[in-house]
Amino acid sequence: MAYTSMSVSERQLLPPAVAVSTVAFALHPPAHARLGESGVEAAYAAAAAVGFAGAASDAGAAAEVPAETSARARDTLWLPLVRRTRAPFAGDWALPGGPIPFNETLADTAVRTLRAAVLRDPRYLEQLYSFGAVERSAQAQRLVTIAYWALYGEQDLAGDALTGAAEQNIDEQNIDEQGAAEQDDPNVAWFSADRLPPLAFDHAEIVAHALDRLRSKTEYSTVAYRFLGDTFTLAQLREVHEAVRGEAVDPANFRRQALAQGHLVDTGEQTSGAKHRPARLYQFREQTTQQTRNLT
Amino acid sequence: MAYTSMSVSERQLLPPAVAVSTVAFALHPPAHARLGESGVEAAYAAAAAVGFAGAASDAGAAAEVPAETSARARDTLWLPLVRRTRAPFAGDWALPGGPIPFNETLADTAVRTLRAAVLRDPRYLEQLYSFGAVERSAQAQRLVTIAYWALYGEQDLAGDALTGAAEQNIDEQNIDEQGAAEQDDPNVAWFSADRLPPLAFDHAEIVAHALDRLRSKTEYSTVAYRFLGDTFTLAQLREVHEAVRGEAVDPANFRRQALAQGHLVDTGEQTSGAKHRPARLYQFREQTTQQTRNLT
DNA sequence: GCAATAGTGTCTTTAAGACATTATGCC
DNA sequence: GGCATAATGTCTTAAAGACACTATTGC
Repeated sequence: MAYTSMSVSERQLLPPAVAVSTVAFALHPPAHARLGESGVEAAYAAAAAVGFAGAASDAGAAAEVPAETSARARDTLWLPLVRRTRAPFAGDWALPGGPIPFNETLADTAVRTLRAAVLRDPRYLEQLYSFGAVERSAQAQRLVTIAYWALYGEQDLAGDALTGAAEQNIDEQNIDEQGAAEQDDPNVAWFSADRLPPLAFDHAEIVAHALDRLRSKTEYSTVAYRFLGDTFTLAQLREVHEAVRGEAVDPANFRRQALAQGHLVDTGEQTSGAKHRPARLYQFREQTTQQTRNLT
Repeated sequence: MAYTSMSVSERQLLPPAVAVSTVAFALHPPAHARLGESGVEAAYAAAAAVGFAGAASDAGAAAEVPAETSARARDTLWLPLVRRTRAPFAGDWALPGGPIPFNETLADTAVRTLRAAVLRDPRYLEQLYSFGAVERSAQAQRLVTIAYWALYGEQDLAGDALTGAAEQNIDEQNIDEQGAAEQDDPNVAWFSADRLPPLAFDHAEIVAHALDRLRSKTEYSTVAYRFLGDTFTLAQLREVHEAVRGEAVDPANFRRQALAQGHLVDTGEQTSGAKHRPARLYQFREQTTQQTRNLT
């Protein structure tokens, strides 16, 4: 900011700078989004470490995501990263974020910086943890980072990107141009959570922390529904849980447990066109007796 | 700090100040500690709200705690508060804490400020949440508070208080003097978690948050053992859970579940002197397969 | 009919909760 | 012996997991 003329010792006497960083998850990257590459060998190693078999099918590819997302891309989580242009860690990928202005809440800063990187508003936002180690950014002013994690739903990423602050309704003809503009920023890309590049600061630790939180929160809360649209099949909901948990889930038992929660409403409609028995479409209904937990 | 000559608008342009506040729980206050009073009527109301029957037996009393803690004092949690001497909220009770120096980690600051108030080191410390609302302290420089929660065990509070930084071994003759000195600070007192006075800032919210975290964490982690000494009976361990959960627990079922965790080692020794069958003394043993959770 | 997935039913195992029963030290 | 609590045993119920089986569409 304005402390460029200060010496290191002068900066150390200042109060620490406070910044927000956000780990934003989605089932798959938005259409026309730039996909990050992290190297094939690193990809295979990471996939093996997480326990995915053959998950590195398109590792290293920088191509566009097909409009109709394949089933293969479903069983992993994606998150947006921003390439740093300044020291420290210049050139490395980092979580979206930035310093908090004096008149913005922490959550507001998280949403604003996320919107600037992803051009879309997240569907869910929750504070994760605060990191304030003394040696976080050596030689510079001390930095305290408050980490958030966020979640994008299918409907958030399927459509057009935001241009202005309040721009939301763009007609079909402009989508390709928006997509092109979105893709033109080389410093923002989406990565599979299984194949992340080396991250700046301790952002790798933050991502791991966010993944833990997402996994445990999926077990007892209703966050998983936010990955999906208004209506969905039980198979889609199960695929979300499989992507988050990283393992296959028995369809029969999952159905029984999902329906027992009481959050699902049968819309009476069905899917069609698939080459098998059609599936019922459900809606998510918030339950009246909502209990929250507080664990870590 | 050094910004006393600045105007309000000048302070708003500064990076926010970062402070740490800690909620420290104990089964009962230390010997010779000053006990806070919060008014009898408020005490009865609070006890009823939490669901304790007849828990307000010594509400409003400012007497010393008896050396042999009564069973009655066991079924509630206690926490230390510090009275503010400066604006804002001058005269109100607040959580121990303070700003973070440039060369101290967040956890170090929490421990140091806690030691300054309680004169003892906590047995457990965990980050809770960060509060950074814009209007937290109006008219002043913006304040971001990183809340921690801590836990004192019986052996931490039973003995003598610390005087210097590394002072730990004080012989018996000095205990009374230490206790008197400890009691002489009128701006530090211990309160029952059920009968708290009005707190400064949003510290009441932070305490509620910490209680939630403590309750859920006792369900699946091993924090509860830290309230107790090296050896303890299953009845003592059950009383900890009852104090945290605020309700009675079936002794038979609790025994079965506690032993099934595999954390308890039978020392072969027994209690004696009570007017009933003696109880076995157990030790806590850290398990090799230690799993952590990450929920909120 | 066949392939593929949607959806249902059943069995086993585990764990929690309620509660009866026995054990033991102190008076 | 009587009291109070420690410690054990038993029964019921709920829920998870494994897995067989039926249903329905497109080809």
